Order: sequence, then structure tokens, then C-alpha cells
Amino acid sequence: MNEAEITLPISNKKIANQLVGTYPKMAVTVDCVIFGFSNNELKVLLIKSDLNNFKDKWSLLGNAVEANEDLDDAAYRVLRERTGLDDVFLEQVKTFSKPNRHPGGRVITAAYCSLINIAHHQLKTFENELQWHNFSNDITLAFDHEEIAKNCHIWLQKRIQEHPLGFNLLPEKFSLRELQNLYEAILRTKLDRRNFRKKFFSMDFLEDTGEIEDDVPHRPGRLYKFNFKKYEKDKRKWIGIDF
Amino acid sequence: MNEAEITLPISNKKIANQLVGTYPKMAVTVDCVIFGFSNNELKVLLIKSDLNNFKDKWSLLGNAVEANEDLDDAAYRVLRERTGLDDVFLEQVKTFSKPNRHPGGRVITAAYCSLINIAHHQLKTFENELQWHNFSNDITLAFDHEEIAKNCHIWLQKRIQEHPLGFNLLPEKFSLRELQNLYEAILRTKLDRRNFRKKFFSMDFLEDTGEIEDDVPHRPGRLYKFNFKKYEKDKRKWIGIDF
DNA sequence: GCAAAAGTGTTGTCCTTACACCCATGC
DNA sequence: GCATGGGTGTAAGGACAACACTTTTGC
Repeated sequence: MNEAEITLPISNKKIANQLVGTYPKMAVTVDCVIFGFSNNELKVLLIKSDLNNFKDKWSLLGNAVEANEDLDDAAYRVLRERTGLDDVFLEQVKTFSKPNRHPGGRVITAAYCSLINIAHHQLKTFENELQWHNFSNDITLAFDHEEIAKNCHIWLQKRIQEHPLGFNLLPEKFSLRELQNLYEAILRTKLDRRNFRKKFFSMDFLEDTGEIEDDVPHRPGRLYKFNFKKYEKDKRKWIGIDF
Repeated sequence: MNEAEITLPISNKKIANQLVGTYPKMAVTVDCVIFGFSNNELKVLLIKSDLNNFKDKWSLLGNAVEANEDLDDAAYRVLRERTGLDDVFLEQVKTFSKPNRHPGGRVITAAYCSLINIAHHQLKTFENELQWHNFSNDITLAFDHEEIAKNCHIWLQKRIQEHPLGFNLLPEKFSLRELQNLYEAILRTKLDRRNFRKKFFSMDFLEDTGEIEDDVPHRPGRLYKFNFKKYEKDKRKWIGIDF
């Protein structure tokens, strides 16, 4: 970066333009790892790859970033184009950049993670090109999308333990059993039912709706909803060095 | 690396190329937030901005990503070019992409965080263009580098509580007081000395060197070093939903 | 009445916190 | 001998883990 040599009596703007002009240019995309939850299984939304290279392989939902669009906007746009939603959770996870990760040339991609409620949001899945798939560790995807998906899953595991994101995956009203199933599916572990209930009740943001499940072949459970207002108070305190 | 590319019929390759050809191209850089620690203060390595727009402002160490280089490699290269080091800690934190964050045109940048030991690594700071600065919250930087630095600091705060990264900032042999000062500087808090010691001794990876400090105007403390082998055993267990 | 899951408490252990005094060294 | 920080222990409270029985509903 030898800008010192360019300190000429030209306008600053021009110098800056010249400098950036020397940088290699590349295509930039976003890829969304859209998680859902149904039938007690963690799902991910995939589309048939648009390249013959990867025919018969599924891929994440992605698209190019426009010239005047930041990455967040691009991710929201992709999500909106595919699902019709724009008020959902979305967060940047990591950028992937292996020089030949894309067969069509140099493309770097920012991975975004999104959590949506499958039941509440009817997608245009009738296109048959867009489908919910079980999220398993040995899923096979196009490009480097397996790596991306794996990163997002690990990110999600951490994240739902520090922040009540999981609620984005559930219907507005849910039973504690559903909530626990969700955690067990994401964390891939079994949790003690009583301790799980205690834990969530002690954090004061589950609100009893007074309703109960009505289509189960056993004693119905109470339905709760997430009270955002109550949640916005303690927020976490840090300090306690964990390792 | 990419066997798919090799085995593809030409036509597919062409289609892929055409597709990527329609994507807007942009410059991509990496910016390194390089933390150091000396005089009991958290430092960050900055360089005089290379653009007149930001004359008198300091900026992070960054550079363009080459056409055939991935982001990690670019970050290591920047670090090596500036500090001569290539075996240091380095991790991608987040990618920043506001369309007009750079006055010279569309440039997106991947922020990397690095921790290096100031004392052990003599930089070419005699250039006087490259200096260690105290890391404070009201630091003023060029471009959107304040935002980037702030993100990296928050990231670092979380990270040193989950992983013993802090040792990268300390000399090979250090006293517990130095270690505590480091944590206090990064977390911006005071910690109880006795509890801090207990905590770190109970995690079994501090190794007593048998040596003591020798230039302090008070009772010298023992010097320890970090035992990587011992550390690589428990690793953290997860599960315990925190919020 | 039986299958299936909901709902509920207690106890022991461990981790975290708060807190005060003596010790070793340099000057 | 005094100033400075090094070094240590304990007790209380809170969080977590383990664990079994009764209740309600559908069939």
C-alpha cells in the first residue's frame, strides 16, 4: 500500500479512486442458512443448485450483492425473494473466500444465519426447487456449502445458549416440550426435563397463555409465549472466565 | 483443490463463468485489529491513514485481497508485512460493507483480530507511521475503523472468557498480577485477586517456572508459563443455557 | 384401565463471591 | 521500619445435576 508516492496535487477523491482502482475486483455474494423446525427436527431451507456443475445437489439460498447494497441488505433481500419475509432474524456469521470455491470464477460469500418459523410462513415451496431438508451432519451440498452450513450450525448452538433465539423457530404459542425438543435438536443432546423447565421458568420471560395443546394423544401441555419485554432487563452480566 | 472444476464438461464451466460474469465486482480488503498489551494497558496497532481524506487520522492495518488469495492468507500477509510475524493468532471477526465506507469506491473489508506480544516482537515502528495506541472507547479512526475496532474489542472480551487467548498478549513468562491486569484491561472491570488466582490455578494449565520477577520495588511474584498440552484436555462442555 | 406425556421438589455438589491478614522484598 | 504488592483460606449463597412419583388426557 504505497500511497505515499501518490501525494500529488490532485483532488483527494481522485487519489482515493486511483488507489481503489488498483485493487483486484471480485464478485461478492451472500448465502443464507435458513433454519426451521418441524416434526421435532432441525431443518434447513435448500434450493436446487442453479449450475449444472452441481446438478442433483442442493445448495444454500444465495445471490450476488448489488453494487450499492451492503451485505445485510443483500441477505434480507435474498430472504425476502425466497420466503416473502423481511421481519425475521438474520445475522452475519462468517465470510468464505477460497479462491476456487466457485466454478465460475472468484466469488467470495458472506454467510448469514436466519431462523424462521416454518408453520407461520408459507413459502413458495411448490416450485419444487425449494425445500426444507433435515439438517444432518452428513448432508451433501453444492460448492463449499457444507462447510458454511456446518459453521452456521455451530454458531447457532452457541448462540441459543446465550440468547433466546430459539423462539424464532417456534410458533407464537408453544409447549415446553416443543421448546425442549428444539434445544435438543439443535444441541444434539438430551436434557433433563425437570431441570430444563426449572431453568426456563426461573428466567422470567415465559408467559402462560392459559391455553393448552389440543391435538395430542396424551395429557395436553400448557402453551406459553415469549415475553420480550420481560426479557429486556437482566441481559447477562459476563465475568466468570469459563474456558 | 476443486475436483469438480477439473471433471466438468466445458459447457458447464462456461455457463458458470457467464453467471458470475453478471455479478457486480468490488474491491475486497482485510483490516487487522492487532491488540497488544504493555504498561497494563490494552494497545492497538495503528498506521497513519494513507488517504488525504483522513489525514491526521489513524487507521487499522489493511490491504487489498489479491485475486488468488483467500481472506485468511491476506490477513496473514498484512500482518507479516507490518510486523514480520506469521505464527501469531489471527481470526476473522466480521465483514463490513457499507457502500460508501471508503471514499475511493466500493470496498468491502473483512476484519481480523490478532493478538501479539509487544515486547517479544520488535516492529518497524521506527517508520513513525506505525504506532501502538492505547485502546480506548473514544478513539478516533479513519473510515469506519472505529466501528470495526469496537466490534473486535467486544469479540475479544467474549473470546478471552471462553478460551485462553490472553496468553498471546503476554510474554512467555508472566506473573499472575500481569495476567490479571490483562483481563482487567480487556474486560474493563476489576476482579478479585484471590478469586482470580483460584480460578486460574484450578484450571490446571499454569506451569510454575520456578523463577520470580526481578525488577519490582516490592515482593516479587512467581512467574508462570502457559502449558498448552495440559490445556488440550477438557476443552469446555457446553450445555447450561445462560442468557 | 392403560399408554403417554405433563407436572412437580429435594438433595448434594460444585462454583462463585465476598472478605482480611501475614509475608517478602526494595528502599 | 515502612510501603508495596504477593500470597493464602473460609464461609455463605446460588446454580446445576441427579433423581421418582402422581396427574391428566386419549383411546
